[in-house]
Amino acid sequence: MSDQVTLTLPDGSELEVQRGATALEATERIGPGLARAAVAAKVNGELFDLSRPISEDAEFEVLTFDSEEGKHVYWHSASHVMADAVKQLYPEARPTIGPAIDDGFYYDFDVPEPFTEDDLRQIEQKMQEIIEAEEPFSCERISKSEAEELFEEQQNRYKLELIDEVEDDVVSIYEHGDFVDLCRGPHVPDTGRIKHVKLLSVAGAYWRGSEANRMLSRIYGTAYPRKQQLEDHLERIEEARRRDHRRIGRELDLFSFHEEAGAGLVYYHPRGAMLRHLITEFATNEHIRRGYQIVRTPHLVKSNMWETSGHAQQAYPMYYTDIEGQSYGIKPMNCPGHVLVYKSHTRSYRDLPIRYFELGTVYRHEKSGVLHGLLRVRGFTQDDAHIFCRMDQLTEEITGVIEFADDMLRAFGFDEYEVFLSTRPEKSIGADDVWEQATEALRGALKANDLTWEIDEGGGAFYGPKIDIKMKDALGRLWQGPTIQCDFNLPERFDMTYVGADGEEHRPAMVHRVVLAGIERFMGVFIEQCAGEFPMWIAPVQVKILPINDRNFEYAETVAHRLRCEDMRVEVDTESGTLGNKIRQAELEKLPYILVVGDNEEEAGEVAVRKRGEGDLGPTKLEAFIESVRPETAPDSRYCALPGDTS
RNA sequence: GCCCACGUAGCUCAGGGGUAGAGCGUGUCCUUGGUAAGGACAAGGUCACGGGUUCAAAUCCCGUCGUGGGCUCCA
Repeated sequence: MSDQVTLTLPDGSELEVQRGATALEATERIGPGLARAAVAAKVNGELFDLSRPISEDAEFEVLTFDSEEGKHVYWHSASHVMADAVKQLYPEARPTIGPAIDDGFYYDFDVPEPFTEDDLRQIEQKMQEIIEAEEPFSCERISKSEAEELFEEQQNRYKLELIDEVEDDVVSIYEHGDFVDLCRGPHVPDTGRIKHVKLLSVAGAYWRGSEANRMLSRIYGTAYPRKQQLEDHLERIEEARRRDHRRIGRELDLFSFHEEAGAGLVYYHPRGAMLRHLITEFATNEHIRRGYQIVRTPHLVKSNMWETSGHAQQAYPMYYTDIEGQSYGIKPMNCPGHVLVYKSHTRSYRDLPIRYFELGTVYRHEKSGVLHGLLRVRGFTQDDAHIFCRMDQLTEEITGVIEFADDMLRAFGFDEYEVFLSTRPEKSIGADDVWEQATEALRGALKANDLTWEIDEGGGAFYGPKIDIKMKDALGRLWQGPTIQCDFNLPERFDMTYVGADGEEHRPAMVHRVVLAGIERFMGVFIEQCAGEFPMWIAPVQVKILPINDRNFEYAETVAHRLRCEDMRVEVDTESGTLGNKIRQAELEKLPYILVVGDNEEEAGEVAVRKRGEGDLGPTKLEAFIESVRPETAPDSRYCALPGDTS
């Protein structure tokens, strides 16, 4: 056997190294700079510590912080350093799990007293000491029984539980300084590789995410090799704070919540209500153009209906009330109402598909802890529709909805979203083969639309599988947006039928779908998406007119009237004060256009245009201004065109 | 719902066992202004709500409501 092994690098070139050389030694052969930046290596696809020897020919890849995997190794190592610091400061703390996440890491501890934000600085400081000591990480593979002994000594039942679940007879442990942790690895060579650390927040988290388990204390943090990267990260957090829809909602006077009126219930102010009106008006029109029919159903429904639908049995979080001894429930969904409309006639196969649309306001008893601005509320309105169709129409109908959802999201400037196919959850109703059939129909439509998706195992609704499209908020958190749900259960439960060409009764398929989904949530994400700078076509106030002098008030009103005749949304500022201050206030409102009118403009029939983001554009004839902005006042026609629409 | 933190003027926040402060905003007056803050004066607070400790509570303790970050769940 040769004492050399051949490593194949990602660029295809080959490197001969001594058999048994470590990954770090191999990396040094490639370049000393790379060796300094390396955090771990990948050997034949397996993650390697840099200190681990290479014993055979292999594909060899060096991981640095610049790769996803490298970041994870780096952050995971940082979480070990944090756990070490915590144990030094709080010997009674029991580390549980501490993974890397998308932009940093966390570690959950079982501690007698939960951590507070004030503890973080001290832990950070201790981490700095550990980092400065440049303690090497070492890996050891030991038998499960040895590991059990080790963690029994440490009285850490969490680690024991984890060891118990490992299928191998051997587990790996990582050690740096006096800190030992059960860990799959790999890790950076030494603690000195972790350069700039910031602990960000503390939070409660259940052991293994289950309410039944003990609440642990979680610390979130992040770390970067270069100071600038950490500063950029903190700047992103700051930017997210600036874009937060709750903050913008207050600053732009869009909506409010009221302690005395109840949590999770939105009060729209004039501008917020206008924005909502514009969004729903647009959505309604787009539905009509796509062959949907508007229906409208009551908010209050006898509880029996929720038993028939299955909501009651699922302990769906509803509100109930009693009317003359009869129990009623406030609707948490619009579907049963649409079913009743369907059932009001005998339906023929020629009638299908039937697409019922409703801006349906629903109420759900969300747990208080999950409420979050407009993104998670208790009362909200959906652009809800139910499609009743024949089985042979199902895939085409779903395909149409996916196209519709894509068009609508793009019209509002959402170019990126994530698609999930959610399968049967534990708490669910219906036969297995029906679930399978429905899941296949959804999968087929995703393929037809050439989309890539992830499987969300067990994420379906209780009555059927679904396609979920999730949108990101300013903090990168995903929120349920458009969703398309197949349902063969409600038609069964409500005994829905249509008469087929054969003269026999058949069961229609049913598709639940929302496009904007919760209008409140959609507004919230949209506000964050555009940072409160609404595009001209949807801006609640499009133009603000600032008269320079009291003398110009009348002219300002004339201009406003002319713009209103063009269906533009206009305000006139009649406050006193300097022009500079009026402009500042108007700029803070993030309006698309500000028109300044003084004596010069009045005499010439002009307006001095100030455009958001561009500043002063100088005076122009009023009619010329109207012509120039007209194209902006309509939604982007690229996304509103129907198939075959050439206008 | 659970864990932690927070709740002081419309907003952002300081203060803190001896009965309240700033800036911005608001009102009035002066100023009539040319592209991101003109000036003066004034109003505005049961310090979230309820209980307790104390001679004395906005401040300490408990509970409730609300908010925030998470967990869990969902549009």
